[in-house]
Amino acid sequence: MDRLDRKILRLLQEDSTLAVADLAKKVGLSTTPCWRRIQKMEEDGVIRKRVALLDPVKINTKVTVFVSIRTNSHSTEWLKRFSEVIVEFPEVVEFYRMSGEVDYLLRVVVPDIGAYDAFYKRMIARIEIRDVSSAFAMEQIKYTTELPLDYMVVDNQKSGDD
Amino acid sequence: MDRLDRKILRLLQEDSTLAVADLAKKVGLSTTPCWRRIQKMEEDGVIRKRVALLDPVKINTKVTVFVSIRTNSHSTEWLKRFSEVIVEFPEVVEFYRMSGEVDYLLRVVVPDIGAYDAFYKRMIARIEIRDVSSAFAMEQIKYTTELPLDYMVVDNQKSGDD
DNA sequence: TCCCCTAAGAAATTTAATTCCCTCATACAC
DNA sequence: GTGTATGAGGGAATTAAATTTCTTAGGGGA
Repeated sequence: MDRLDRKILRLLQEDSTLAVADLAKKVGLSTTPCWRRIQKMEEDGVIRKRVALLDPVKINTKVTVFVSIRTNSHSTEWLKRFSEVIVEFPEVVEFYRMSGEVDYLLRVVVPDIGAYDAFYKRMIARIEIRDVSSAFAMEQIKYTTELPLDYMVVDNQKSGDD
Repeated sequence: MDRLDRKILRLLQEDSTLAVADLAKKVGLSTTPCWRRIQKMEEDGVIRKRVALLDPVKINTKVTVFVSIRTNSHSTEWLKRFSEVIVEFPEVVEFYRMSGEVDYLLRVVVPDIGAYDAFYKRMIARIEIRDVSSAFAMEQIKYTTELPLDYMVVDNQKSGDD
């Protein structure tokens, strides 16, 4: 992967509807080699997938809640089941195992506080958890699916900084 | 918006490379009306954009850090500048204003702990913050851009449950 | 020097998106 | 009841884009 690939990724992270020909023009290639680079990055799994992003307000999921979960160092079995249960809630859009105080952190999206309460009840009905604490986001100031490409490892045969 | 639109959104949230003809078959329409529904939802902003999602490991940003920030109830000016500074870091992929103990929460992606430290130094060099605490994610168990469509408001003339 | 390998590009071909035009059903006015 | 406007669906033609094929140029290594 070189700086051209990086340029391509930068553009596709922003807008994947760009025609290959336009993309090629922007990165300074003709369509064929540009197309082949994209194919290769898809095969290699650098490009995982292409998706449509929806407007949370229009879809009625404008409220984000961060849920911090502490457990009593349960069995491996419990942990497995816990993950399985949590993952299948569509409201849980992110789910991390953490170091430090909190054991797990969830990002949950719902229409309003009431819906969050309903979600919370459904969750604790399905699995026993020692300690849960919820923090509400008042405003989403930034949300992007674009990963920084500055750390990417590139061939620097003919270096460049795009 | 009705259940057909919802079905379309469900599919496009998963994979936006689906050909309109295939999509149409799956939702039980022919291509023309299906295409028109997609156009309309793009115009209406329900579909915000289409993007490529990259593999964080291959891009060398596998570490997620949640950064909790407390401020001393600063001036509006300070808050404005704070947001502007934070937003422009490409490592900050999410940024929320919170209720409760913590004032702001960031999700930051970097290659490793060392890179996080470098990011942290760059951040505090650019803006004064009272209290910062960092929590590292050991594992990303779930991450999806798919919003739950169950809360969407739909015309239920001819009801259905897809 | 010659050959091989890799990447680029032009042109042809295939496939998919988009438009055009027609039909049907519902609703509302007269 | 009849006429008509409106909105949604579908088939076929058209346009645009993706994909393939074939050809060319550069850069080592034998």
